[in-house]
Amino acid sequence: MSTFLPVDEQLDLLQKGAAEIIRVSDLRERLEESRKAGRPLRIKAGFDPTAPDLHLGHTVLIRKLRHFQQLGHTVIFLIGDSTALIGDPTGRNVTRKPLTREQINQNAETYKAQIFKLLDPARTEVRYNSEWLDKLGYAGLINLSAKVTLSQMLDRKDFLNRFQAEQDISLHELLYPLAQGYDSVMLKSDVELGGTDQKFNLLMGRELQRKEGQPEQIVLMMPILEGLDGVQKMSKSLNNAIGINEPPAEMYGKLMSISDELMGKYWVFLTDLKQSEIDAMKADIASGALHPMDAKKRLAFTITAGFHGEAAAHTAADNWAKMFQQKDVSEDLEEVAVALTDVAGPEANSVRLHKLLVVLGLAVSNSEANRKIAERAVRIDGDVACDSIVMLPSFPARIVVRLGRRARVAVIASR
RNA sequence: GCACAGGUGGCCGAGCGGUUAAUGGCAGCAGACUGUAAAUCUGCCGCUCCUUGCGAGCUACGGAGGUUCGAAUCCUCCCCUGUGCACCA
Repeated sequence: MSTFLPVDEQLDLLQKGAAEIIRVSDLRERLEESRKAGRPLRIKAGFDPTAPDLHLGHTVLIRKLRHFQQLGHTVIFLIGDSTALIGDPTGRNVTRKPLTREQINQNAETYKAQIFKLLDPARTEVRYNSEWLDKLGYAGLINLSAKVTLSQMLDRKDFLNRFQAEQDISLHELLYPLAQGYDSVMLKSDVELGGTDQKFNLLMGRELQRKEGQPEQIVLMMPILEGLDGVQKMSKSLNNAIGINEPPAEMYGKLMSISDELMGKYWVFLTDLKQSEIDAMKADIASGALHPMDAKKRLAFTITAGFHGEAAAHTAADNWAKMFQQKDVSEDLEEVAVALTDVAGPEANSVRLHKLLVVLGLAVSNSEANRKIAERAVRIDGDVACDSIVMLPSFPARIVVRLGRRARVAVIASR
């Protein structure tokens, strides 16, 4: 009597949102074997410990891992501490600078702390590829690289492009796919997950496993999630990312700022809703039965609650509604204690607003603050400020300063 | 090492002796509009100061010098990047 769900039900969940599976028929077969033998599949996903802060884009893949986990399979969270020394050449056409060992270790720890917000630690095997790669040695490396030819390597588009454009390809970069493939051999993985940009590396695992006489892993690729702009991939450096450690209000607000079109994708990739439920919701929006904004609120709430709990998500939602829909000010704005001497104006009870904006973190420089005041973008206690000198009625003063979508409470003590 | 082409504001990219804090595009910020948005339109988009004026000062075009009344723009040296050559020749 197997503890695993029927294969069709498993496939239903596993295929949701997947960009490509090589191959679905193999996956079905493997799941059937697993169910028959009562053996959980080994699901591998590798991560470069290069980005210490995970954002929602990373969670697309992690959620898929979770799906496997929920179905009873074993997730292997592989930290590429050795491959990080190479720097994956995927994506940008430049050689990446390697990290130091200390940075890698530190990043790996932060990584683990973050993934367990989504994954069940008890059913996750955390491994480091230094475990076998560091032992490989010169002879092992020669042996490994003998298994693949240069023209196979040049099948990979970004290598080929660089080669044809007569740009540098350092030899060590060619080792990256090999190392990743070798990881699969050592882990005897049944399935490897990755982004679509990882296709070549993922397939290398199959290649090497076949040469080792192992069953080839199934490759499941997830799409690359677009960031808040809806165009470019979500990335911290492009400033269009939502970090999973961001405070609830921030997370909720950012989610509410995405386009309607993007909302559909976020539902698919960032929530556990079934595809059929998402389709039903889309139909309701199209027919007018459901307002897109309500759908978006639900999305923002669901995701925020997933990381911060329902109570925090409710608070974030209430404050957001106050702030943007009723143009009011939310109750628990961040309060900042301000020393009068830092913002003192010409008279005893006056304050220079541009300096205050900088102290509150609403503007980066005095010049910018001044411009914003001139643009009539600054509100004090709800009224547009048109003068850079603000008179305070009494001390200690408590004023709500707002610039655009951000607001703070300034608490200015006397003297 | 030699030759050629380059290094301009967060990025791309004009300017090649003087109204140049530096055209334009992207990104960013704000305002209007909306359903919070997106799209669109408008404004802003080096820093500091206050008397907030179409104000004053400072800093900026790889680095250091120089020429000049005046340089991102010309000269010298240096640093860096890209490409070619450096075997057949």
